[in-house]
Amino acid sequence: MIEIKLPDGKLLKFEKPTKVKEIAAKISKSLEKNAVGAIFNGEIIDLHTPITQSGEIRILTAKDPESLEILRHSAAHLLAKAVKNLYGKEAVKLGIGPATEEGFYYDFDLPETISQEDLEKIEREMERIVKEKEPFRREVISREKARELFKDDKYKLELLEAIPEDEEVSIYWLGDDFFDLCKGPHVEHAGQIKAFKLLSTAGAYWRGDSRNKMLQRIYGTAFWKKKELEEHLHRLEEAKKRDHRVIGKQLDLFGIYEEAGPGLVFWHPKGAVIRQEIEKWVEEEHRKRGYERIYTPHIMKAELWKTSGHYNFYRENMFFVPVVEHDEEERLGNEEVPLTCSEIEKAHWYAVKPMNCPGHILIYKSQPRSYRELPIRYFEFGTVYRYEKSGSLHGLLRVRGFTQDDGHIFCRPDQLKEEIQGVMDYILELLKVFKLDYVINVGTKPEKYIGSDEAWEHATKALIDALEERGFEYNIVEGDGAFYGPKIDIAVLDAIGRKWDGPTIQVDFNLPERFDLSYVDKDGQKKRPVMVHRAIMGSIERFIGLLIEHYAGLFPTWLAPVQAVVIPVSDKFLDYADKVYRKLKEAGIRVELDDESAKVGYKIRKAETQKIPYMLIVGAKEKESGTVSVRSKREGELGAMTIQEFLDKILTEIKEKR
RNA sequence: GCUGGCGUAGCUCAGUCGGCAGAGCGGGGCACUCGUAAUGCCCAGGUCGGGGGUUCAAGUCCCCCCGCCAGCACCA
Repeated sequence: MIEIKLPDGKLLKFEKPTKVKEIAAKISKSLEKNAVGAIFNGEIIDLHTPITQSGEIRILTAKDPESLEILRHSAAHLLAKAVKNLYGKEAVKLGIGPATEEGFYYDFDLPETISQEDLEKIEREMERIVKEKEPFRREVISREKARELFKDDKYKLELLEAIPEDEEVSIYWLGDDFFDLCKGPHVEHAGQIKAFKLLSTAGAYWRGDSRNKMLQRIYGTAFWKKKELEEHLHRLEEAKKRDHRVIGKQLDLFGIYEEAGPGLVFWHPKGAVIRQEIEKWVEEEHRKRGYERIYTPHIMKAELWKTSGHYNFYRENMFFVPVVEHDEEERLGNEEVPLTCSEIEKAHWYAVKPMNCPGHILIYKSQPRSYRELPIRYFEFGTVYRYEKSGSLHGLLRVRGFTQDDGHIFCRPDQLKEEIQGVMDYILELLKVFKLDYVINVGTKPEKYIGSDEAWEHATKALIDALEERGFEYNIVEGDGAFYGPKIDIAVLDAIGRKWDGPTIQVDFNLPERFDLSYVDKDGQKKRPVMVHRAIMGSIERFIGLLIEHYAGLFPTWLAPVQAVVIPVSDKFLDYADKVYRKLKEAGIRVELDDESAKVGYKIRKAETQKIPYMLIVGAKEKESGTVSVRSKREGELGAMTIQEFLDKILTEIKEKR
């Protein structure tokens, strides 16, 4: 007897394995018609998968977001079939083709390169199959048969071998001339895939391993309705307008110059204002939370990085600086090369810091520490340089030189949990001020690690407890911890939903050991402190990049590079405009005077596109009454108010970080 | 780093088959003295990413390098 529990608690009983479609039919006629799949015991299945055991079911229709996975997975198969039809069944080898959060993709291995223009051709072939309404059909087969069917398809064979012995092997047919090794789920027939679009091609390593061959990946997306597809594409277009690289240029916030090198950021005056405002605030918040401000050098001896382990583990990402006695004789006729071989041989090396921890450690170590001093919390805006792979660079979000709001807490093991909680609270307070979207990930013990299992357990528990006690949602990412300790990473979302790690809390058992850190405990014994690396924003560059996208360039007034602009309606009122300008300037407002001899409309447009929060229009009326006519970027026209009234308004806004 | 695409004025972009480098915005000047998202006219601005090659002739075709974009890999 199979007992199926429905979402409303009702129980349906079946004598033999039953397909979802039949279960839906039992519930209602309309559900039978609208059902596209189901979630059974937490797993998405399609209409024709027989249910062989008792459990809970929720029938999915096109209205349920989960049903998109079924549609998109089917669209991936449809794509694969179309590519095989067009490029030859023999020539095309299939990789994998799953549904993703935003759509689907399929990986192909074929001799020709698929170009962006080819996508239209493939789409047309897909549409042809859709018109034919070719059916999807599931077939459970034996391993032997599977090996036979896929004997010419090395990728599928590899996938087949990876299926656990106790799991059944299924293939899905699309029509009668295409099948794919697949667990499902799928729609009933291709005719249901009405709204889809192929978006882009890209390379992707087989099984995500850079040692493997790179396959050609085609990305696409699919929706149940054409309108939903159009809306999605429109949203993507809109999101692209929020791209911090685009806005950064429009608002003249920062630049990255070929002459200087990739991934090296130049903050222009307006971007520098934003950065400085944030730094001022963050610095003050650290002080309030018991951190001591420090500064450490940008280059330090290579030997130090050997002690810390970075030289071994991180060398390929580090910039090195040789210090040499120049050999003038050997240099003759060799001006092109900065150093000759023998100079390099004799050089002693410094490294540009890729991290700030060793610097902080040296300060901790500079004198004996008592248990009474702990926790010691050091903080600096530490600018680090990392030689990131060229392909990973991305505007402000992934750079080679960046500044961390970096802090290190040296504490006793019994203080660990409280310290983590303090940092966690701080991070979330900060994210709240900016109203950023984020996800919390906990990285646990990786395969290669140092430190005792007990220490790991203690630290991991401390991290998780800190989250649990505050009731935060989080994901455990098994094995994602650093080799030296577990961590909490907080990923902030960019305009198109990509996740970027920012705030982080990392427990470290390694460095205290390597640098032989100690404190004298109550009992007079030397003990090893625990170290917590933490950053509240992470990298200031990345954080501001994310803020630009988050605000689409319209920064809250406290951060706006220009907070107000005074616009005289004609040159005749320049004198009064200047008076207003001076008054605001005196009050500490970042204000500009638009003294260009142009029409009001033009000046307002200019201020609007520069996303200046307040425009103060002044003419005869205002001069007469000593007022300003206020137009707010956010709230529209606010009418006339006295200069003082406006000052009160904007100063409050700035103070409250709005 | 890998796969594919791209690189023309400060910005956004056009440039056909290899045949005299263009537009709009922005910048400068002049006129207009203006009331809530673009006033008009004039002017300046280019080593067509860099180097090499093919050709009578290269922005355009070929090769190498640099940089950028998408994705993959990486991300202490």
